[in-house]
Amino acid sequence: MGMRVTIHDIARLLGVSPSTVSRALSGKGRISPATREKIRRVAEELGYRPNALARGLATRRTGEVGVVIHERHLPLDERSFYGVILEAIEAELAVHGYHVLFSTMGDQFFPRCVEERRVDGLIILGTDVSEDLVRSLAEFVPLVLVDHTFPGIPSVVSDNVGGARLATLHLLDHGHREVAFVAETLADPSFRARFEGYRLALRERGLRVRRGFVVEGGRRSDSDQVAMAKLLGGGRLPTAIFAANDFMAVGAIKALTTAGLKVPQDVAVVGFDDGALATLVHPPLTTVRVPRVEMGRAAARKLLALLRGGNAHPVVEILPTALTVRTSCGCISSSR
Amino acid sequence: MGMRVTIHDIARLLGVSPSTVSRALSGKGRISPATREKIRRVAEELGYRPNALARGLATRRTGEVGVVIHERHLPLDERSFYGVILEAIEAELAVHGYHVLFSTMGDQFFPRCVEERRVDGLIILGTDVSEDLVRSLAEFVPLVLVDHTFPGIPSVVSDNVGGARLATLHLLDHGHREVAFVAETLADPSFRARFEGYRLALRERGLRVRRGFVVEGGRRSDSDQVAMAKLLGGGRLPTAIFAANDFMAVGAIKALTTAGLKVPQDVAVVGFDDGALATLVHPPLTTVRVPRVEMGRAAARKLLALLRGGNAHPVVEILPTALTVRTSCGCISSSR
DNA sequence: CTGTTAGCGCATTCAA
DNA sequence: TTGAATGCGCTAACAG
Repeated sequence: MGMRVTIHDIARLLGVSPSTVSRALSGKGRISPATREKIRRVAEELGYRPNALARGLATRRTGEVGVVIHERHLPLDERSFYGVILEAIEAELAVHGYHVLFSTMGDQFFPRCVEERRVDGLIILGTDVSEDLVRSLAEFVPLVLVDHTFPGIPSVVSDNVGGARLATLHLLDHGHREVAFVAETLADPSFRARFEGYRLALRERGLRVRRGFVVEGGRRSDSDQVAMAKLLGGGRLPTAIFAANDFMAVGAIKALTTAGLKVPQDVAVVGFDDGALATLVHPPLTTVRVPRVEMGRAAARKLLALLRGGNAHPVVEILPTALTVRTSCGCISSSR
Repeated sequence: MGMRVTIHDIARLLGVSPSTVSRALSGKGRISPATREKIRRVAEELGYRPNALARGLATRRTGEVGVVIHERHLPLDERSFYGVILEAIEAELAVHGYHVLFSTMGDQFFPRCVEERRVDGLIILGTDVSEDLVRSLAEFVPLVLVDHTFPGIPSVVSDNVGGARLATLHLLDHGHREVAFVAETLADPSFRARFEGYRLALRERGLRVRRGFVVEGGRRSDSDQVAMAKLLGGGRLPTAIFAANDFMAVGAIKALTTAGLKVPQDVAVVGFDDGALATLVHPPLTTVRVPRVEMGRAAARKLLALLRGGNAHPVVEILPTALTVRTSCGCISSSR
């Protein structure tokens, strides 16, 4: 339909003033129940919808929240960690009447959303955001980081160190002494934290990190195979592999299988993330569960609190991780 | 920064009128090059950004496009087909200055984006949208469907029938005579089309569809295993499986492997989608490539054309699919 | 409780 | 070419 009905139309039709209609519909301000109901009924019949732009211009709030994913975490494909979080954020915000303005962070296009006042707040997923940019944006709007932190900036993360420690301890306590660590890159803060958990676990059991057992595949689509080539091409084969994420774990299983080795009999494998991949492969992956839905919801709630003028306590919210034991670690069928 | 600079500030500073500033900055209307440059320089120095709401209210265009994914295609996890398309849409729209308002279609929340005039146009991903809703929304704003069609509604799809036909012919022409079809559900139009391609191929080679060789796992997270349980529990084992998507193909490989069967030696497997999953598993999956990035880009471009007042020709854009041969079909190592 | 008035920030007539 | 006036549709402060 071309012309939309406005509060003026309703006002004229009922012989009241536009501001009365505004009060009746927005619920703000005093108004007699009788006229309110009368107005609401007519608005309903006419299919009235407030113009979001006009309302936003007057109230200085748009009802939209920017959600940003850095391009390094793209593509949003079968390997993506953030799709689920994005979805959880959208679901939670929608409940409270907010819309999601989705953006990737490759270009300078995205800060403009804030400068042009398109959004009331911002949620940024992933690392690789410059601290300067975050702090300058935070001056304009409430902002929450997910899976990343900067001092004093509200954020939601998962316990990467703790989860990695648990996973590694699980392998160690089932008799493994030669546990390799495989990641795309240690330059990523999350993977770095997972390495730290691995290191801590070894240390607790009186072991040290062996250089040849820590391999990186680099930031590339075949990172898993590059890393495994290094590991399999090296001198000694580990009895177990702890991968920094499920993608690398699945790649490890594939490489081992291709090399004629059996998982978990010859080499045990444990991953990290517990996404859909984990149950798609054979053998089903033992992995550390990262509460992605909870992270998204927590981030949305934290931002909502900020938008309401409240505080974000705690500033940094650390969600727990836990080990999901399946069969790739070998402890179920046979412990060593 | 609390208070933002407006065109009034710039006008006052330069002793010109706000409307002159508006002309200089928006590029619309006549203005002398000298004053334009002067104004632009000052605007630049002051870090001026137009208020998107005010501009939108005046021009009746928001610069935002709604992108909707139906909840049935969620979660946006490792199994998701649409994340990549969403991303491609965002990238293409960003180039042309448009932002993406992301929404899922579960509730009635999403049509409000249109009614409240938050978006200039709409892109809807996936099936399971009621034709009534689509048509009523299309009265308000330009609209493009992706992976789905309704008569007369602009849309972008891929050649599901052709791809499925190719995949099935590939198996048949390598000697297979007992080819099963495995899908989540034939209620889905895309899967239905893929089944149609399968049927056509069989027919071309003088074969008929055998009931026991067509299995559905249902809409559930373990759909792959349910379907494979039916197939493996049935009387006769096929020599090849054509799965309606990579998820089911990977599930088939897993189930076959678990049952002690070798892929492709005992049973060949071909999938559909050619997403990241295809190369993550062992053996690497032969599958039909669906040009998801191209689909997203095409949808964005089609909508942009509509927003510019042009036409969408063709109304239905069918992007080609192609068979990506890897090793799960068995034709590389050994043809029968 | 309700109507009047005055913006929100920008674009776009129409005069000058 | 530029300025003044008006409107986009809604909210909010102030009277009545």
